Amino acid sequence: MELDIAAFNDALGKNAVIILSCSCEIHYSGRAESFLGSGGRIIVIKADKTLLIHQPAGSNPINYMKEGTSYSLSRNEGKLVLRCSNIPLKEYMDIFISKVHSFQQLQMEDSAKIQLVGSERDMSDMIYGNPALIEPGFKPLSREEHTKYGFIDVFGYDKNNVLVVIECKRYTADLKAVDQLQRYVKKIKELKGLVKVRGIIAAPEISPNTLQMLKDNGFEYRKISPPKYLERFNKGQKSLGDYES
Amino acid sequence: MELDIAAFNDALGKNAVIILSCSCEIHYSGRAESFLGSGGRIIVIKADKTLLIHQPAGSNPINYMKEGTSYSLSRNEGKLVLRCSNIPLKEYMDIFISKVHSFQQLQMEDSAKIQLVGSERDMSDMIYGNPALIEPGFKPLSREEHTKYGFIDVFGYDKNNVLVVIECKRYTADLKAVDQLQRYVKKIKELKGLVKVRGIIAAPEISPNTLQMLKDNGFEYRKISPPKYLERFNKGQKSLGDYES
DNA sequence: GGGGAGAGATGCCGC
DNA sequence: GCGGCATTTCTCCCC
Repeated sequence: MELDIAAFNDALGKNAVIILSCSCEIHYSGRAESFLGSGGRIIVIKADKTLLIHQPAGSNPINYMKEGTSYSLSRNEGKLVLRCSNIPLKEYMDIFISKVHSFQQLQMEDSAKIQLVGSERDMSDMIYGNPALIEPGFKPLSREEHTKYGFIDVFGYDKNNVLVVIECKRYTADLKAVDQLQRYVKKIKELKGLVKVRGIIAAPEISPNTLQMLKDNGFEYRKISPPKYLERFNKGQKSLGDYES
Repeated sequence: MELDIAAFNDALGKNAVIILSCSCEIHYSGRAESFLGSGGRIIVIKADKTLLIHQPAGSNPINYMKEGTSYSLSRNEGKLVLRCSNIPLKEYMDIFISKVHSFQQLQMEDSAKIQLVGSERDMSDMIYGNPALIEPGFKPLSREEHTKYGFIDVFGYDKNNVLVVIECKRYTADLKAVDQLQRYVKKIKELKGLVKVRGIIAAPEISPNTLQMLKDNGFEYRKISPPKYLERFNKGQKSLGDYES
Protein backbone atom coordinates (compact mmCIF):
# COMPACT_ATOMS: atom_id res chain seq x y z
CA MET A 1 0.00 0.00 0.00
CA GLU A 2 0.89 3.67 -0.28
CA LEU A 3 1.56 5.70 2.83
CA ASP A 4 0.01 9.16 2.86
CA ILE A 5 2.59 11.54 4.33
CA ALA A 6 -0.09 14.10 5.19
CA ALA A 7 -2.09 11.48 7.12
CA PHE A 8 1.05 10.45 8.99
CA ASN A 9 1.82 14.04 9.96
CA ASP A 10 -1.80 14.58 10.93
CA ALA A 11 -1.64 11.58 13.27
CA LEU A 12 1.57 12.91 14.82
CA GLY A 13 -0.05 16.29 15.39
CA LYS A 14 -3.04 14.72 17.11
CA ASN A 15 -0.83 12.65 19.42
CA ALA A 16 -2.42 9.52 18.04
CA VAL A 17 -0.74 6.14 18.42
CA ILE A 18 0.67 5.16 15.04
CA ILE A 19 1.17 1.54 14.00
CA LEU A 20 3.03 0.93 10.79
CA SER A 21 3.94 -2.50 9.48
CA CYS A 22 6.56 -2.46 6.78
CA SER A 23 9.81 -3.76 5.39
CA CYS A 24 12.64 -1.46 6.32
CA GLU A 25 16.33 -0.93 7.00
CA ILE A 26 17.45 0.95 10.11
CA HIS A 27 20.42 3.11 11.08
CA TYR A 28 20.76 4.29 14.67
CA SER A 29 23.28 6.66 16.21
CA GLY A 30 23.32 7.81 19.82
CA ARG A 31 24.57 6.14 22.95
CA ALA A 32 25.77 3.42 20.57
CA GLU A 33 25.56 2.82 16.83
CA SER A 34 23.61 0.15 15.02
CA PHE A 35 22.58 -1.06 11.62
CA LEU A 36 19.79 -3.48 10.82
CA GLY A 37 19.34 -4.82 7.31
CA SER A 38 16.01 -5.18 5.56
CA GLY A 39 13.19 -7.22 7.08
CA GLY A 40 9.55 -7.14 8.15
CA ARG A 41 8.84 -5.00 11.21
CA ILE A 42 6.17 -3.29 13.22
CA ILE A 43 6.82 0.34 14.00
CA VAL A 44 4.88 1.98 16.82
CA ILE A 45 4.95 5.69 17.61
CA LYS A 46 3.14 6.41 20.84
CA ALA A 47 1.25 9.51 21.99
CA ASP A 48 4.33 10.68 23.92
CA LYS A 49 6.48 10.24 20.78
CA THR A 50 8.20 7.10 21.97
CA LEU A 51 9.27 4.90 19.03
CA LEU A 52 9.35 1.12 19.16
CA ILE A 53 10.45 -1.17 16.34
CA HIS A 54 9.63 -4.85 16.72
CA GLN A 55 10.70 -7.87 14.74
CA PRO A 56 8.21 -10.76 14.39
CA ALA A 57 9.76 -12.54 17.39
CA GLY A 58 11.30 -11.64 20.73
CA SER A 59 10.26 -9.59 23.76
CA ASN A 60 12.34 -6.49 23.26
CA PRO A 61 12.19 -3.89 20.50
CA ILE A 62 15.14 -4.30 18.15
CA ASN A 63 15.45 -0.51 17.90
CA TYR A 64 13.74 2.31 19.74
CA MET A 65 13.75 6.01 20.52
CA LYS A 66 12.77 7.64 23.76
CA GLU A 67 9.87 9.90 24.68
CA GLY A 68 9.80 13.29 22.99
CA THR A 69 11.46 12.27 19.73
CA SER A 70 10.73 14.30 16.56
CA TYR A 71 9.75 12.64 13.29
CA SER A 72 10.02 13.64 9.66
CA LEU A 73 8.64 11.38 6.95
CA SER A 74 9.67 12.10 3.39
CA ARG A 75 9.84 10.50 -0.02
CA ASN A 76 13.20 10.76 -1.72
CA GLU A 77 13.56 9.34 -5.22
CA GLY A 78 10.53 7.16 -4.62
CA LYS A 79 11.80 5.80 -1.31
CA LEU A 80 10.17 6.52 2.02
CA VAL A 81 12.49 7.70 4.77
CA LEU A 82 11.45 8.26 8.37
CA ARG A 83 13.98 10.42 10.18
CA CYS A 84 13.83 10.44 13.93
CA SER A 85 15.77 12.78 16.17
CA ASN A 86 15.98 13.45 19.87
CA ILE A 87 18.23 16.49 20.04
CA PRO A 88 18.59 16.77 23.87
CA LEU A 89 19.65 13.12 24.07
CA LYS A 90 21.73 13.28 20.87
CA GLU A 91 19.94 10.21 19.55
CA TYR A 92 19.15 9.82 15.86
CA MET A 93 17.56 7.20 13.67
CA ASP A 94 16.91 6.79 9.97
CA ILE A 95 14.35 4.24 8.82
CA PHE A 96 14.42 3.42 5.13
CA ILE A 97 11.06 1.92 4.23
CA SER A 98 10.93 -0.23 1.12
CA LYS A 99 7.37 -1.51 1.41
CA VAL A 100 4.42 -0.47 3.58
CA HIS A 101 2.11 -3.32 4.62
CA SER A 102 -0.31 -1.37 6.78
CA PHE A 103 -0.76 1.97 8.50
CA GLN A 104 -3.04 2.70 11.38
CA GLN A 105 -3.62 5.62 13.73
CA LEU A 106 -5.44 5.21 17.01
CA GLN A 107 -6.72 7.78 19.46
CA MET A 108 -6.48 6.05 22.82
CA GLU A 109 -6.84 6.98 26.45
CA ASP A 110 -5.42 5.10 29.41
CA SER A 111 -5.04 6.64 32.82
CA ALA A 112 -4.94 3.30 34.69
CA LYS A 113 -1.94 2.59 36.89
CA ILE A 114 -0.75 -0.96 37.44
CA GLN A 115 -0.94 -2.56 40.87
CA LEU A 116 1.89 -5.01 41.40
CA VAL A 117 2.62 -7.27 44.34
CA GLY A 118 5.66 -9.44 44.99
CA SER A 119 8.46 -6.90 44.72
CA GLU A 120 11.54 -6.64 46.87
CA ARG A 121 9.86 -3.76 48.70
CA ASP A 122 6.95 -6.08 49.56
CA MET A 123 9.50 -8.57 50.94
CA SER A 124 11.12 -5.99 53.20
CA ASP A 125 7.67 -4.84 54.37
CA MET A 126 6.80 -8.44 55.20
CA ILE A 127 9.99 -8.94 57.21
CA TYR A 128 9.51 -5.61 58.96
CA GLY A 129 6.00 -6.68 59.99
CA ASN A 130 7.03 -10.21 60.91
CA PRO A 131 10.65 -10.09 62.14
CA ALA A 132 10.53 -13.70 63.39
CA LEU A 133 10.91 -14.67 59.71
CA ILE A 134 14.59 -13.79 60.21
CA GLU A 135 15.04 -15.24 63.69
CA PRO A 136 13.57 -15.05 67.22
CA GLY A 137 14.34 -11.77 68.91
CA PHE A 138 15.11 -9.79 65.75
CA LYS A 139 14.03 -6.17 66.17
CA PRO A 140 13.80 -4.19 62.91
CA LEU A 141 14.53 -0.48 63.13
CA SER A 142 13.77 0.70 59.63
CA ARG A 143 13.19 -0.42 56.08
CA GLU A 144 14.23 1.05 52.76
CA GLU A 145 16.57 3.36 54.62
CA HIS A 146 17.87 5.96 52.17
CA THR A 147 20.79 7.25 54.19
CA LYS A 148 24.36 8.03 53.46
CA TYR A 149 25.22 4.46 54.48
CA GLY A 150 23.37 3.23 51.41
CA PHE A 151 19.84 2.04 50.70
CA ILE A 152 19.38 -0.72 53.20
CA ASP A 153 16.34 -2.96 52.79
CA VAL A 154 15.92 -3.89 56.46
CA PHE A 155 18.07 -2.75 59.33
CA GLY A 156 17.76 -3.81 62.99
CA TYR A 157 19.17 -5.46 66.11
CA ASP A 158 19.34 -9.14 66.98
CA LYS A 159 18.54 -10.54 70.44
CA ASN A 160 22.11 -9.73 71.57
CA ASN A 161 21.77 -6.13 70.31
CA VAL A 162 24.17 -6.72 67.46
CA LEU A 163 23.36 -4.60 64.39
CA VAL A 164 21.94 -6.58 61.45
CA VAL A 165 21.77 -5.52 57.79
CA ILE A 166 19.38 -7.50 55.59
CA GLU A 167 19.45 -7.44 51.81
CA CYS A 168 16.30 -8.83 50.17
CA LYS A 169 16.18 -10.35 46.70
CA ARG A 170 12.92 -11.42 45.08
CA TYR A 171 14.71 -13.94 42.86
CA THR A 172 17.81 -16.13 43.15
CA ALA A 173 20.49 -14.21 45.05
CA ASP A 174 23.69 -13.82 43.04
CA LEU A 175 27.24 -12.59 43.61
CA LYS A 176 26.16 -8.99 43.17
CA ALA A 177 23.81 -9.33 46.15
CA VAL A 178 26.79 -10.25 48.36
CA ASP A 179 28.77 -7.32 46.91
CA GLN A 180 25.97 -5.01 47.94
CA LEU A 181 25.62 -6.47 51.43
CA GLN A 182 29.37 -6.29 51.91
CA ARG A 183 29.43 -2.63 50.90
CA TYR A 184 26.60 -1.72 53.30
CA VAL A 185 28.06 -3.66 56.23
CA LYS A 186 31.47 -2.10 55.69
CA LYS A 187 30.05 1.44 55.53
CA ILE A 188 28.00 0.93 58.69
CA LYS A 189 30.98 -0.46 60.58
CA GLU A 190 33.02 2.59 59.54
CA LEU A 191 30.34 5.15 60.34
CA LYS A 192 29.28 3.66 63.66
CA GLY A 193 32.73 2.53 64.67
CA LEU A 194 31.55 -1.05 65.16
CA VAL A 195 33.60 -4.23 64.89
CA LYS A 196 30.70 -6.65 64.57
CA VAL A 197 27.77 -6.09 62.21
CA ARG A 198 25.83 -9.07 60.88
CA GLY A 199 24.82 -9.33 57.22
CA ILE A 200 21.93 -11.47 56.00
CA ILE A 201 20.60 -12.17 52.52
CA ALA A 202 16.89 -13.00 52.38
CA ALA A 203 15.90 -14.62 49.07
CA PRO A 204 13.89 -17.59 47.79
CA GLU A 205 17.01 -19.16 46.27
CA ILE A 206 20.77 -18.67 46.23
CA SER A 207 23.36 -19.98 43.78
CA PRO A 208 26.10 -22.26 45.15
CA ASN A 209 28.94 -19.82 44.39
CA THR A 210 26.99 -17.04 46.02
CA LEU A 211 26.38 -19.08 49.17
CA GLN A 212 30.11 -19.84 49.30
CA MET A 213 31.07 -16.18 48.96
CA LEU A 214 28.44 -15.26 51.55
CA LYS A 215 29.92 -17.70 54.08
CA ASP A 216 33.49 -16.66 53.23
CA ASN A 217 32.50 -13.16 54.30
CA GLY A 218 30.85 -14.36 57.50
CA PHE A 219 27.34 -13.54 56.28
CA GLU A 220 24.15 -15.60 56.50
CA TYR A 221 21.31 -16.76 54.27
CA ARG A 222 17.58 -16.98 55.02
CA LYS A 223 15.30 -18.73 52.53
CA ILE A 224 12.34 -16.33 52.25
CA SER A 225 9.99 -15.79 49.30
CA PRO A 226 8.30 -12.52 48.35
CA PRO A 227 4.61 -12.31 49.29
CA LYS A 228 1.89 -12.49 46.64
CA TYR A 229 -1.27 -11.11 48.14
CA LEU A 230 -3.13 -10.96 44.87
CA GLU A 231 -2.51 -14.65 44.30
CA ARG A 232 -4.26 -15.44 47.54
CA PHE A 233 -7.06 -13.08 46.52
CA ASN A 234 -7.42 -14.73 43.14
CA LYS A 235 -7.61 -18.23 44.53
CA GLY A 236 -11.26 -17.55 45.38
CA GLN A 237 -12.01 -16.50 41.81
CA LYS A 238 -12.60 -18.47 38.69
CA SER A 239 -10.35 -16.48 36.40
CA LEU A 240 -6.75 -17.13 37.32
CA GLY A 241 -7.53 -19.89 39.78
CA ASP A 242 -8.45 -22.25 36.97
CA TYR A 243 -4.84 -22.57 35.93
CA GLU A 244 -3.62 -23.58 39.32
CA SER A 245 -5.62 -26.79 39.62
CA MET B 1 -15.90 -3.64 15.86
CA GLU B 2 -16.52 -7.32 16.39
CA LEU B 3 -13.62 -9.72 16.80
CA ASP B 4 -13.96 -12.98 14.92
CA ILE B 5 -12.69 -15.74 17.22
CA ALA B 6 -12.13 -18.09 14.29
CA ALA B 7 -9.99 -15.48 12.52
CA PHE B 8 -7.97 -14.96 15.69
CA ASN B 9 -7.34 -18.69 16.08
CA ASP B 10 -6.48 -18.96 12.41
CA ALA B 11 -3.87 -16.22 12.80
CA LEU B 12 -2.39 -18.00 15.83
CA GLY B 13 -2.18 -21.24 13.88
CA LYS B 14 -0.36 -19.57 11.00
CA ASN B 15 2.18 -17.96 13.35
CA ALA B 16 1.09 -14.57 12.10
CA VAL B 17 1.81 -11.42 14.07
CA ILE B 18 -1.44 -10.25 15.66
CA ILE B 19 -2.12 -6.63 16.52
CA LEU B 20 -5.22 -5.88 18.52
CA SER B 21 -6.18 -2.45 19.79
CA CYS B 22 -8.83 -2.49 22.47
CA SER B 23 -10.03 -1.38 25.87
CA CYS B 24 -9.28 -4.04 28.45
CA GLU B 25 -8.58 -4.98 32.05
CA ILE B 26 -5.65 -7.24 32.90
CA HIS B 27 -4.87 -9.77 35.62
CA TYR B 28 -1.41 -11.33 35.78
CA SER B 29 -0.09 -14.06 38.03
CA GLY B 30 3.38 -15.60 37.89
CA ARG B 31 6.70 -14.37 39.22
CA ALA B 32 4.62 -11.58 40.73
CA GLU B 33 0.95 -10.58 40.65
CA SER B 34 -0.58 -7.55 38.99
CA PHE B 35 -3.87 -5.92 38.18
CA LEU B 36 -4.47 -3.17 35.64
CA GLY B 37 -7.85 -1.44 35.41
CA SER B 38 -9.61 -0.59 32.18
CA GLY B 39 -7.95 1.55 29.52
CA GLY B 40 -6.95 1.70 25.87
CA ARG B 41 -4.12 -0.63 24.87
CA ILE B 42 -2.32 -2.25 21.99
CA ILE B 43 -1.89 -5.99 22.26
CA VAL B 44 0.72 -7.69 20.10
CA ILE B 45 1.14 -11.43 19.81
CA LYS B 46 4.26 -12.29 17.86
CA ALA B 47 5.06 -15.29 15.65
CA ASP B 48 6.92 -16.93 18.56
CA LYS B 49 3.87 -16.41 20.82
CA THR B 50 5.39 -13.58 22.79
CA LEU B 51 2.69 -11.23 24.13
CA LEU B 52 3.20 -7.49 24.58
CA ILE B 53 0.63 -5.06 25.97
CA HIS B 54 1.36 -1.38 25.49
CA GLN B 55 -0.31 1.69 26.90
CA PRO B 56 -0.41 4.85 24.71
CA ALA B 57 2.77 6.16 26.35
CA GLY B 58 6.04 4.80 27.70
CA SER B 59 8.81 2.56 26.40
CA ASN B 60 8.05 -0.65 28.22
CA PRO B 61 5.07 -2.96 27.85
CA ILE B 62 2.81 -2.62 30.89
CA ASN B 63 2.21 -6.38 30.83
CA TYR B 64 3.72 -9.19 28.80
CA MET B 65 4.11 -12.92 28.44
CA LYS B 66 7.18 -14.73 27.24
CA GLU B 67 7.85 -16.77 24.12
CA GLY B 68 5.82 -19.96 23.79
CA THR B 69 2.70 -18.80 25.61
CA SER B 70 -0.65 -20.43 24.78
CA TYR B 71 -3.75 -18.40 24.04
CA SER B 72 -7.47 -19.04 24.30
CA LEU B 73 -9.97 -16.41 23.21
CA SER B 74 -13.56 -16.89 24.25
CA ARG B 75 -16.79 -14.99 24.64
CA ASN B 76 -18.45 -15.41 28.02
CA GLU B 77 -21.80 -13.70 28.60
CA GLY B 78 -21.05 -11.30 25.77
CA LYS B 79 -17.59 -10.39 27.07
CA LEU B 80 -14.36 -11.26 25.32
CA VAL B 81 -11.71 -12.93 27.45
CA LEU B 82 -8.20 -13.74 26.27
CA ARG B 83 -6.59 -16.29 28.54
CA CYS B 84 -2.84 -16.66 28.31
CA SER B 85 -0.80 -19.38 29.95
CA ASN B 86 2.81 -20.43 30.01
CA ILE B 87 2.73 -23.68 31.95
CA PRO B 88 6.50 -24.34 32.19
CA LEU B 89 7.08 -20.85 33.60
CA LYS B 90 3.90 -20.93 35.73
CA GLU B 91 2.85 -17.60 34.26
CA TYR B 92 -0.79 -16.77 33.59
CA MET B 93 -2.74 -13.79 32.32
CA ASP B 94 -6.39 -12.96 31.81
CA ILE B 95 -7.31 -10.07 29.53
CA PHE B 96 -10.92 -8.90 29.77
CA ILE B 97 -11.71 -7.01 26.58
CA SER B 98 -14.60 -4.56 26.73
CA LYS B 99 -14.22 -2.99 23.30
CA VAL B 100 -12.23 -3.94 20.23
CA HIS B 101 -10.95 -1.01 18.17
CA SER B 102 -9.02 -2.91 15.53
CA PHE B 103 -7.64 -6.34 14.71
CA GLN B 104 -4.89 -7.12 12.29
CA GLN B 105 -2.85 -10.15 11.36
CA LEU B 106 0.43 -9.90 9.51
CA GLN B 107 2.60 -12.54 7.94
CA MET B 108 6.11 -11.17 8.27
CA GLU B 109 9.63 -12.40 7.72
CA ASP B 110 12.76 -10.97 9.25
CA SER B 111 16.02 -12.85 9.40
CA ALA B 112 18.20 -9.76 9.77
CA LYS B 113 20.50 -9.55 12.76
CA ILE B 114 21.41 -6.21 14.25
CA GLN B 115 24.97 -4.94 14.14
CA LEU B 116 25.78 -2.84 17.16
CA VAL B 117 28.95 -0.95 17.99
CA GLY B 118 29.87 0.80 21.20
CA SER B 119 29.36 -2.01 23.70
CA GLU B 120 31.51 -2.83 26.67
CA ARG B 121 32.95 -5.70 24.66
CA ASP B 122 34.01 -3.22 21.96
CA MET B 123 35.72 -1.17 24.65
CA SER B 124 37.72 -4.13 25.94
CA ASP B 125 38.64 -5.05 22.37
CA MET B 126 39.84 -1.51 21.79
CA ILE B 127 42.01 -1.55 24.92
CA TYR B 128 43.35 -4.99 24.06
CA GLY B 129 44.38 -3.71 20.63
CA ASN B 130 45.73 -0.40 21.95
CA PRO B 131 47.06 -1.01 25.48
CA ALA B 132 48.69 2.44 25.66
CA LEU B 133 45.18 3.77 26.28
CA ILE B 134 45.68 2.49 29.82
CA GLU B 135 49.31 3.49 30.26
CA PRO B 136 52.74 3.07 28.65
CA GLY B 137 54.08 -0.44 29.04
CA PHE B 138 50.75 -2.11 29.75
CA LYS B 139 50.73 -5.65 28.31
CA PRO B 140 47.25 -7.23 28.04
CA LEU B 141 47.08 -11.01 28.42
CA SER B 142 43.46 -11.72 27.68
CA ARG B 143 40.03 -10.16 27.36
CA GLU B 144 36.59 -11.35 28.38
CA GLU B 145 38.21 -14.02 30.51
CA HIS B 146 35.44 -16.37 31.65
CA THR B 147 37.02 -18.05 34.64
CA LYS B 148 35.68 -19.08 37.97
CA TYR B 149 37.12 -15.87 39.44
CA GLY B 150 34.57 -13.95 37.42
CA PHE B 151 34.42 -12.54 33.92
CA ILE B 152 37.30 -10.13 33.66
CA ASP B 153 37.12 -7.58 30.84
CA VAL B 154 40.89 -7.04 30.39
CA PHE B 155 43.67 -8.68 32.31
CA GLY B 156 47.40 -8.01 31.96
CA TYR B 157 50.74 -6.84 33.38
CA ASP B 158 52.03 -3.32 33.85
CA LYS B 159 55.59 -2.23 33.05
CA ASN B 160 56.71 -3.49 36.48
CA ASN B 161 55.07 -6.88 35.85
CA VAL B 162 52.36 -6.24 38.41
CA LEU B 163 49.06 -7.91 37.53
CA VAL B 164 46.31 -5.49 36.42
CA VAL B 165 42.57 -6.14 36.29
CA ILE B 166 40.52 -3.72 34.20
CA GLU B 167 36.76 -3.38 34.40
CA CYS B 168 35.19 -1.51 31.45
CA LYS B 169 31.92 0.41 31.61
CA ARG B 170 30.36 1.98 28.52
CA TYR B 171 28.46 4.51 30.64
CA THR B 172 29.10 6.34 33.91
CA ALA B 173 30.84 3.97 36.32
CA ASP B 174 28.87 3.47 39.54
CA LEU B 175 29.40 1.82 42.92
CA LYS B 176 28.54 -1.60 41.51
CA ALA B 177 31.46 -1.33 39.11
CA VAL B 178 33.83 -0.94 42.07
CA ASP B 179 32.12 -3.89 43.82
CA GLN B 180 32.83 -6.00 40.76
CA LEU B 181 36.45 -4.88 40.44
CA GLN B 182 37.00 -5.49 44.14
CA ARG B 183 35.61 -9.01 43.88
CA TYR B 184 37.84 -9.87 40.91
CA VAL B 185 41.00 -8.41 42.45
CA LYS B 186 40.37 -10.21 45.74
CA LYS B 187 39.79 -13.57 44.04
CA ILE B 188 42.90 -13.22 41.90
CA LYS B 189 45.05 -12.33 44.88
CA GLU B 190 43.76 -15.43 46.68
CA LEU B 191 44.17 -17.79 43.76
CA LYS B 192 47.60 -16.56 42.67
CA GLY B 193 48.86 -15.90 46.18
CA LEU B 194 49.70 -12.30 45.31
CA VAL B 195 49.83 -9.33 47.66
CA LYS B 196 49.68 -6.61 45.02
CA VAL B 197 47.19 -6.63 42.14
CA ARG B 198 46.14 -3.34 40.55
CA GLY B 199 42.51 -2.60 39.72
CA ILE B 200 41.45 -0.07 37.08
CA ILE B 201 38.03 1.13 35.96
CA ALA B 202 37.88 2.33 32.36
CA ALA B 203 34.76 4.40 31.65
CA PRO B 204 33.76 7.68 29.99
CA GLU B 205 32.48 9.08 33.31
CA ILE B 206 32.51 8.19 36.99
CA SER B 207 30.27 9.49 39.77
CA PRO B 208 31.95 11.33 42.67
CA ASN B 209 31.02 8.73 45.31
CA THR B 210 32.28 6.00 43.03
CA LEU B 211 35.61 7.74 42.51
CA GLN B 212 35.92 8.11 46.28
CA MET B 213 35.20 4.42 46.90
CA LEU B 214 37.61 3.51 44.10
CA LYS B 215 40.42 5.51 45.70
CA ASP B 216 39.57 4.20 49.19
CA ASN B 217 40.23 0.73 47.83
CA GLY B 218 43.48 1.74 46.17
CA PHE B 219 42.12 1.40 42.65
CA GLU B 220 42.46 3.73 39.67
CA TYR B 221 40.30 5.41 37.04
CA ARG B 222 40.96 5.91 33.33
CA LYS B 223 38.64 8.14 31.32
CA ILE B 224 37.99 6.10 28.17
CA SER B 225 34.95 6.12 25.89
CA PRO B 226 33.60 3.17 23.95
CA PRO B 227 34.42 3.22 20.23
CA LYS B 228 31.75 4.06 17.66
CA TYR B 229 33.02 2.91 14.31
CA LEU B 230 29.70 3.28 12.58
CA GLU B 231 29.47 6.93 13.58
CA ARG B 232 32.74 7.60 11.86
CA PHE B 233 31.45 5.69 8.83
CA ASN B 234 28.23 7.67 8.77
CA LYS B 235 29.92 11.05 8.89
CA GLY B 236 30.65 10.71 5.20
CA GLN B 237 27.00 10.03 4.41
CA LYS B 238 24.05 12.33 4.08
CA SER B 239 21.67 10.30 6.20
CA LEU B 240 22.69 10.50 9.82
CA GLY B 241 25.31 13.15 9.28
CA ASP B 242 22.66 15.80 8.66
CA TYR B 243 21.72 15.84 12.30
CA GLU B 244 25.21 16.48 13.51
CA SER B 245 25.75 19.81 11.81
C1' DG C 1 19.10 16.33 36.67
C1' DG C 2 22.32 13.06 38.83
C1' DG C 3 22.91 9.20 41.89
C1' DG C 4 21.67 4.74 43.47
C1' DA C 5 19.10 0.46 43.13
C1' DG C 6 15.15 -2.67 41.58
C1' DA C 7 12.96 -5.19 37.56
C1' DG C 8 7.43 -10.01 36.49
C1' DA C 9 13.87 -7.06 34.00
C1' DT C 10 15.70 -9.42 28.90
C1' DG C 11 19.39 -11.33 26.21
C1' DC C 12 23.86 -13.40 25.57
C1' DC C 13 27.26 -16.66 26.26
C1' DG C 14 29.57 -20.40 28.57
C1' DC C 15 29.52 -24.62 31.15
C1' DG D 1 19.20 -26.00 32.16
C1' DC D 2 21.83 -22.57 35.56
C1' DG D 3 25.32 -18.95 36.36
C1' DG D 4 27.23 -14.66 35.76
C1' DC D 5 26.81 -10.26 33.55
C1' DA D 6 25.84 -6.40 29.99
C1' DT D 7 21.97 -3.52 28.43
C1' DT D 8 21.08 2.31 23.31
C1' DT D 9 18.85 -1.35 29.74
C1' DC D 10 14.12 1.31 31.83
C1' DT D 11 11.83 2.99 35.84
C1' DC D 12 11.38 4.80 40.33
C1' DC D 13 12.75 7.47 44.25
C1' DC D 14 15.36 10.77 46.55
C1' DC D 15 18.62 14.43 46.90
